[in-house]
Amino acid sequence: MRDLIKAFRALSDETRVRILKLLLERECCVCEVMQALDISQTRASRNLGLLQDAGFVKSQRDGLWVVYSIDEQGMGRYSTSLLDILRKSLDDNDIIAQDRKRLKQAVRVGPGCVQGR
Amino acid sequence: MRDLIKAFRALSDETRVRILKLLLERECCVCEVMQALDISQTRASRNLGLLQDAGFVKSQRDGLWVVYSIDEQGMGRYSTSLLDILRKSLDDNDIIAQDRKRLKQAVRVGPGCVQGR
DNA sequence: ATTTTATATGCAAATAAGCGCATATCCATT
DNA sequence: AATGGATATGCGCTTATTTGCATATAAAAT
Repeated sequence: MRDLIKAFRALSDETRVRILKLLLERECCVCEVMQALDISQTRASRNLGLLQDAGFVKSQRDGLWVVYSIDEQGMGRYSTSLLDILRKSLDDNDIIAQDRKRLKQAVRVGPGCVQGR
Repeated sequence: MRDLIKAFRALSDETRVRILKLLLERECCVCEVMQALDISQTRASRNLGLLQDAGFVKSQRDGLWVVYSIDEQGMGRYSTSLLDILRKSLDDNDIIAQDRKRLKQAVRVGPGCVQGR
C-alpha cells in the first residue's frame, strides 16, 4: 500500500505532473526542465528526485549533466498504469503546451542554462 | 489539470484509499466506515467529504444515516481510470483484508455505532 | 417539544510539503 | 590542483494537511 500511496502523492503536485508530461516527450537534464517549466534549479532538482523516489523516473549521469527519463523497465504495475493515464491526459492543456514549446527552445549548454539561481 | 491533481491528491492518503476500497465492496454509511477502519467519526466524515469533493463518491441521506457510494455516473474520465487501478490493487493487503472483515461485523444501528467519540 | 442518534463543521494543534537561499558535491576543462 | 558549470542538499520559512475536541445540524422517536 505504501508504494501505491507514494505514487499517488508524487502525482498530486502540479510541478511534478508537468515534469512527467515533459519527460514523456523526451528525456531531459535538470537545466532543461528548469527552462521548460520556468522554475528554479532547486525546485526542478527536488521534484525530479521525488519522482525518482516514487519510481516513475530514473537518472543517468552524462558528463556534467544528469539526465532524467521515464523508468519504463523499473516501474511497478501501479506506476505503469498511472503513467498511462497521464499519457492520455492534459495534451490540450495550455500550461503543458507552453512547457513543450519552451522545451524546444531549451539549451543544454552555455550561459543562461542555470540562470534561475 | 486542477481536477486531475485533485484526484491524485485525494488518493494520496491511506485512510482515503482504505475507504475507497471499502466502498468498492458496497455502499456504507459513515458509522460503518468508522467501524470497518476503526477510526474516529470526525476522521471518517472528513475523508468521505474529501473523496466526494474530488468526485469519487456521492452521498445520499437514508433517514438518520448518510450513505456514501462510488459515483459511477458522475465521475470524470480521470477518476474512472484511477478507480480501475484501485480495483485491481491491494486485494492482497492485510489492512484492506482486515477492514473488510470488520465491515462484515459492522452494525448500522444500536449502541456502539458511534463509539469512537 | 424534547430527547436521542448520526453526521457535519469551526477551531486549534501537530505534522508534513514545498521552496528559496546558501553551500556542498561532482565532473570536466584548463 | 584549480577553476567553472551542473546538480544535490542542509536549513529555515511559509503554507497546507490531517486530526481531535467540542459543538452544531439534521432526522427520527418518544
